[in-house]
Amino acid sequence: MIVNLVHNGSMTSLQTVEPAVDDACCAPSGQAALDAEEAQRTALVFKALADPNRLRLLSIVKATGGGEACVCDLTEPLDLSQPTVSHHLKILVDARLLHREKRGTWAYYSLVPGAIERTAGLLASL
Amino acid sequence: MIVNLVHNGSMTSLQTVEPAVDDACCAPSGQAALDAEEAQRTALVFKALADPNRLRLLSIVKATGGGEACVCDLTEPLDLSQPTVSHHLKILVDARLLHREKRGTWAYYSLVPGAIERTAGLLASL
DNA sequence: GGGAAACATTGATGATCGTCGATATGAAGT
DNA sequence: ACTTCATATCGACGATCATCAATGTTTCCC
Repeated sequence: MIVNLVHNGSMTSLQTVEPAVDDACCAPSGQAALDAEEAQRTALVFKALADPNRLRLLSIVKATGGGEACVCDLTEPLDLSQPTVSHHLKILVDARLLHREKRGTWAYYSLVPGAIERTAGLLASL
Repeated sequence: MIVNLVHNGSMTSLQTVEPAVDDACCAPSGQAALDAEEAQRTALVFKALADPNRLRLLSIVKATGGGEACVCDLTEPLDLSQPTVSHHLKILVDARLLHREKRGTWAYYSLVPGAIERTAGLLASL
């Protein structure tokens, strides 16, 4: 009834988890399974999205007229301290989801054009 | 030269971070900014994707012939212990990305149909 | 120059996460 | 019944994370 397939399990353990935040420009092909390096890079983007406050930051920036928002506009609606908001914004910038432009004393954050679509592409090419 | 806008910052601190894994069926509208609850639910999915080994699990399951794979098939290519792989798979199932079906001694995992597309939709409707 | 405002950085702390070995569960075969 | 195999669960440990208060930095204005 049930075909008896050959199965073996291995239990070794080793892992090199170095940050490795290279600037990779080209999207991977997306046919074979991800190798460890690709998975590491892709996970960095989703790690940036894996926090409710960061999602709200993206959402607020996107919904803001002109597509720009400064830190003080983002601190109040999230009910977080200013250093925490700055910290989250830095993570989003490092993930190439937000762009930071400093004009005078203010820092204006805006969505990186095509960043959302590119991230959706990462999902599709899993 | 620079218009002097009115800006104020608040530094209060409070937060209710309860799991709240309700079964929400309908996608949010996606015009106004996310409220705290929506952001919490959405972050759960991205949290599941925020690990390189889980991304590789999804990728391998997707690339496997028949769209099904059992734990012992996934343990070896990831170079992780069996309990760790089971733990990651549980997280992916809880996020409604993978489906688990137990047949005999084996547990077969497969992609939830439309889960990837629905997750991409979450991005688009930020 | 001096003060004020906006933001970033530092250091610390409690919480969550990824991983493992050991163990439990459950189904199949002798 | 007993063993074996595939998988899940438990408990623990080190690493990472989110958050804050305090402080540093830079820019603007008087």
